[in-house]
Amino acid sequence: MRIGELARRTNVSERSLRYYEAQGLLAADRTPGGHRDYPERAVDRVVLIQELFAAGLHSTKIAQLLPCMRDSDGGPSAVATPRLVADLTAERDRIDRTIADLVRSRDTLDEVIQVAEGT
Amino acid sequence: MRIGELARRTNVSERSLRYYEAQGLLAADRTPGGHRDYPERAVDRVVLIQELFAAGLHSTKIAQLLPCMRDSDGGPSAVATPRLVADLTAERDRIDRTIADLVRSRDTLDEVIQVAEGT
DNA sequence: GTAAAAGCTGACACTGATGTCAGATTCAAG
DNA sequence: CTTGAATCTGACATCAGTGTCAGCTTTTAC
Repeated sequence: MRIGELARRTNVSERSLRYYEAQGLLAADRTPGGHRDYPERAVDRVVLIQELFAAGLHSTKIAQLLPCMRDSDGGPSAVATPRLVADLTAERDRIDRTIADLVRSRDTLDEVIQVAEGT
Repeated sequence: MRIGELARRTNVSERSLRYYEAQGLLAADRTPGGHRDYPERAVDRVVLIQELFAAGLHSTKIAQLLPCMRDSDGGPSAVATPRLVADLTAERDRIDRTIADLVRSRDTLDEVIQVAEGT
């Protein structure tokens, strides 16, 4: 599929999709004229990339991570190095802390909201 | 207390503390010479500000929110407007979604880590 | 064959909290 | 008084993903 359709289906801008390619996160075939041609799997991949971005991972880390994932059409094409595993574990722990922080913040907000509503 | 001590105690840079003041998040008395002089309460306030920043709130929203909070030394000095309550509710819901996203991301990472460790 | 729609590359702007540096002033202690 | 540490203001830089625009080329539909 073309970049426009992929953008529509994933709700991600064409700009971002090209950026993902530049960062090595998303590969695409090319038509003879040079237009990007994405496989169906690209949809899931873009969603996954967005998810990891939302989790605070940087593109470099995602680029290392993606080849180690079970892909929708087969096993991982690379094995995570111990170094990468350590990095990912650190990220996982960071995410855990972030979640805990967010829960507290949400409770703080709830308190303010309840006080205001009780007025 | 002076800005240096506040920075040390909150683990927030002096730069950021001055920024908070410029954004109307953190007030400080001044010595005759112009140096900032913070009350003890400032410590808690800075921690709270950091927490709200971590939750993704922007300084403008925090500036609106803070006066409506039960302060350590008394009741709120302002009442949340319906508009603000709506905003905060939206933020709270956004945080909820963020938490859900993070949980999924963490699980994704865990999966990769486990696959790698099982090698 | 032609025109409109879609895609391409490359460059620059933006956000928003924070880092950093320079030069001047104030504070605290001897 | 003097000196060194702390603080002041103001300006510019950074990050990293994304927005946006220009100018050109390809694709698609008629």
